[in-house]
Amino acid sequence: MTDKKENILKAALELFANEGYNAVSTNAIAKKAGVSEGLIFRHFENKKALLDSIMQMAEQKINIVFAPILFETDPLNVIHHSISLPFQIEESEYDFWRLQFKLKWQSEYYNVDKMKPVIDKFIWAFTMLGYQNPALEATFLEQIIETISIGILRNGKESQLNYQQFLINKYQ
Amino acid sequence: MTDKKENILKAALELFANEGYNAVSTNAIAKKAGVSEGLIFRHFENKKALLDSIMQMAEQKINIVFAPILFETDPLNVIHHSISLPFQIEESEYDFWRLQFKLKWQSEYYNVDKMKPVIDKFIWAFTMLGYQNPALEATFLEQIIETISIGILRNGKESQLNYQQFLINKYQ
Amino acid sequence: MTDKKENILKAALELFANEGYNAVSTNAIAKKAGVSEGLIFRHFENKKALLDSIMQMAEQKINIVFAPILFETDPLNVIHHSISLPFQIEESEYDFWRLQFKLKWQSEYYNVDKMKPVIDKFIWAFTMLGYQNPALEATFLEQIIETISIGILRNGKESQLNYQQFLINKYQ
Amino acid sequence: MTDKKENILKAALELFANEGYNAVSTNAIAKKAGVSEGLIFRHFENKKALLDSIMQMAEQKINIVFAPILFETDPLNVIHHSISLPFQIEESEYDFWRLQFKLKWQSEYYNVDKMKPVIDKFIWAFTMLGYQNPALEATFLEQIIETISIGILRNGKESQLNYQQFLINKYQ
DNA sequence: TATGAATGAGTATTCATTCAT
DNA sequence: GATGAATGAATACTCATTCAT
Repeated sequence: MTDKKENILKAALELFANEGYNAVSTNAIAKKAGVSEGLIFRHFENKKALLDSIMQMAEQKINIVFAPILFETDPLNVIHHSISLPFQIEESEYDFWRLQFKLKWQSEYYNVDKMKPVIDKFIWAFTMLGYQNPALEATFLEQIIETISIGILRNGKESQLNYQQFLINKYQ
Repeated sequence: MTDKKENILKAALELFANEGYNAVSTNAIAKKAGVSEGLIFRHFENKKALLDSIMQMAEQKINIVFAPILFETDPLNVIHHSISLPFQIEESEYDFWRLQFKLKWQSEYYNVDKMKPVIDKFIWAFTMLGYQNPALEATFLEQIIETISIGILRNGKESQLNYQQFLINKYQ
Repeated sequence: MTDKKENILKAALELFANEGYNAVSTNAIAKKAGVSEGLIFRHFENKKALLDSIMQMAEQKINIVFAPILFETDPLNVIHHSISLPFQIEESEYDFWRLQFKLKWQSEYYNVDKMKPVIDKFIWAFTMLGYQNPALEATFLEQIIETISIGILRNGKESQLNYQQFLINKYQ
Repeated sequence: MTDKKENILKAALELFANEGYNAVSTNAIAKKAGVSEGLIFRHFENKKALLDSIMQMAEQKINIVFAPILFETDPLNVIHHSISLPFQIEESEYDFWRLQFKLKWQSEYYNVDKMKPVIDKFIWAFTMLGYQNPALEATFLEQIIETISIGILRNGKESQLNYQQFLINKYQ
């Protein structure tokens, strides 16, 4: 991947994440990336394809982030580790995740199955730990994690910090 | 408020909620509302003011929805009632709430203080019930409610139904 | 039809006829018509539709021009009148016809059947006059008329003038 | 001439002939020719020069086609041979001739004098044969040939076949 | 000779907004 | 209050052309 193509992807990510896909012009992306507007369309078929390209990279990143949980063998660790996950997001990646959550509202990008393996792991963990309703507990936990993530992305890590221990205490 | 003005508001709400503010043209709103494009600008200074007008109606509606909780005197009822709240959303109002959640990502429309009275009530309830960390429990509950709401708006009420009892059982 | 819409049609006709559809920008049309570029697209769905609109007017004009021939009852007059037809084109309508002939090369606009009634009339005329092969004579005559027209549009009426009598003499 | 340069010329000819000069992008030419877009501009100064190059080849080809007529010594043969000419066009050269006729509408490429020697030969032939108005007969014949050519290029050879004998019979 | 990344001016089209009626 | 014609700036995208390699 050439330097300039990467510049375009970075600029687009930042702008899409903060202003929204439709609010960002290809002109703005080009300026931020320091390239000509035409170049965007030599690297990506159209504006939409640029977003798709970013989202594809996203899917990979999500897989990497959740991989350790899938390999975890201790049920309680699965849960604790999952709760800690949102707090490990580096600030440099906030844009990236912000875009994910924004686009969850666009049905096209909302894919329920993406989280299936993680939820299955949660069910397994709650079953192991003898919870009464593992399936519901699992989706509940997933939603909690999503909610914390949103909180962090909106108000910063500090705002949610003592929250982490609070949640871990809930699952003992 | 004239019929036509209301048509405009309804059309704009539906379109903004489903496609996003920037993706909707005033032309599209006019067509859906069955009025001329010019009329939109007689009733609202500009497109942005139309959105603001919708959001203002929103704030009122939110106040109405949460009012009963603020007047509730039994702590446990506060919590149980709050959990039930998302399930009482009428399908005809989904667009309305969808727009709220979408716009939460636009800093301009995200107002932390809007929920302050509710959270204070939660803190009071958890204190009454002798929970160890009422403040954190309160924001936790608020986030749970938000999460359920999102689930309902995205996947329908049925998808979250057995969830309601599950949560009420958690708070006894 | 508003003044400005007519201006657009006139400007487009002149430009399309002289420079070709693809060589003319909507910007150029707007400037020549003395309107904003946007107005073109309020009156015509797109550039292509503008051309179509012109071509539709053309079909009507062609019908009007050939109508007298269809009503002619004297076989020889049918032929003589037809030969004279191209010489009756007013100079103000040259653009119009130039465009017709240019677009004959675009299959989409080339419609064989358009001339069917005229050719049938020719066949009738040549049959009446006892020609050996009326069908071939008919298409031959049609092609001659087309060829004269092209000559006039390219080099002016004068260049083909003594040609008219020459051709009429051929059919006695 | 290298292979690739020839590929470019062939691709450009085919595309120009069928879609028109302005409707064809250098990108499209490059793709069809299987070369990089840049190479076009190594071989030709610009897009226009590429067309000119094709048209220059055209002039040569036209000279070759009409040469036998110029050397013909029998007046009647001049005419008969000329009428047969369009029917000898090979299908592989249709694009080539289509482009010629299309561009006749672009004044820049329409050169009256190109056909001068042929018309002079026609005048000579008709004079020899004792026709009353050799000059007019000559341009008439030229236009007939052009008309047949157009018919063949548009509707195929078969469509005009019985036409050939019909015309030859006219000139005895 | 040949490539392919890169550009900047240009293209058709859309958009929010204005205004005369 | 309401329309619909009209605008001008902006939009996504294309194009012929350049240039380093």
